[in-house]
Amino acid sequence: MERPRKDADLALLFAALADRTRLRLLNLMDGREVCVCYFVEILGQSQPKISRHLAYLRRTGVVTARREGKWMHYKIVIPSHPGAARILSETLAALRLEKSMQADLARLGRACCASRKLSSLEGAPRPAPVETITCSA
Amino acid sequence: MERPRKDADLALLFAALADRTRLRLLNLMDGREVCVCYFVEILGQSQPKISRHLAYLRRTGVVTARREGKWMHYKIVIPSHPGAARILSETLAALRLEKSMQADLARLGRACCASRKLSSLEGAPRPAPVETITCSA
DNA sequence: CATATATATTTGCTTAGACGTATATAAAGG
DNA sequence: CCTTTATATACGTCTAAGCAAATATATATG
Repeated sequence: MERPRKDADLALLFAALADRTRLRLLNLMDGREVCVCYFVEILGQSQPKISRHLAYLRRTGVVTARREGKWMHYKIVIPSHPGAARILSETLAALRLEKSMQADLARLGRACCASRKLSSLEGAPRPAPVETITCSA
Repeated sequence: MERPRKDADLALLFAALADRTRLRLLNLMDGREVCVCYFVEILGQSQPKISRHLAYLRRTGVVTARREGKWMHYKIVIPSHPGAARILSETLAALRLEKSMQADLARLGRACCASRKLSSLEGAPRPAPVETITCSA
C-alpha cells in the first residue's frame, strides 16, 4: 500500500514553499546535492532548525535525502505532477534572481573550496552537481 | 510613506496560495472579475469564511476589490514582481487542469446564466471577463 | 429614518508550525 | 565498548491562521 502521496494537492507544495528558510535551502539545492553541514554553515542558523525544515521538505516530497556515512545529502525531487514541477521550476528561477540567494550560493562556493580551512567543515563532503556526485570523504 | 509592500518576498505569495479555499477562489477569478455572492454560492461555504479568505488575498496583494453598490467584485492583480507573476500564472494554469476546479467554473457558468432562478442570487451582478465588465444590476 | 441585503469584522476556540533547548540516534574511530 | 561527529527528533512555548457563530458596516430602498 502506497503512502497517500498527496501529490496532486498544490496547496501542500505552496505550504512547503511558504517559508524563507526553506526557500534558501531549496535555492542551495538548485541543480546540486548538498550536505546538511553546508546548510548550517551557510544559513548561519541552528542545526536543529535546519534539520526540521529539511524534514518538512522531505515529508512533502520536495526533496530526498541520501546517507553517506555520517553525512546526509539532500536534493530536490522534480514533482511527478507536471503543474507542480513547473511551479517549482519557476520558483527556483525566481530565487536565482534574488541578491540574497546569490549571496548564499557564493558562500556555498567559498565554503566548498575552503572546507578544509573552516573548522566546522573539516572533512565534509563537497557539494557537487547532481549529475556527478563525488564525495571527498 | 509607502506601505512596505513586501512584494519581493515570495514566501508571502506562497502562504497566500497555500490554502485550498483560496486556490478555488483564485481559479474562479482567473481572467474575470467575480462578485462575492458567487463565491459563496459556488464554494458552498459560509459567507464569513469566504470573506476572510478574500481579505487574506487582498492583504497580500494578490487580488483587489471594487465596490459596486451593495456588491463587491474581486479580481486578480498581476504581481509587479516578475517572478511572482510567473509563479501565479503557472499556478492558475495548473488549477485549470484540475477536475474540481473545472467543476467550480462550470458552476460559475451555470449560476451566471441562471442567477434569476436562484433565490440567493436574484439580481446579483453577473461575472464578466475583466475587459468588459457589465453589471446587470 | 427604518429595514433589508451584501459583505466585513470580531470573538472564542483549536491546531499547525516556527523557535530554542535538550536529547536521541547513527556512523566512525579509537 | 566508549567517544566523537553529524544529524534527527522531542519538548515546551508562542504566534499565525483556520473555523463557526455573532455582530458590525455599507448601500439601497421604502
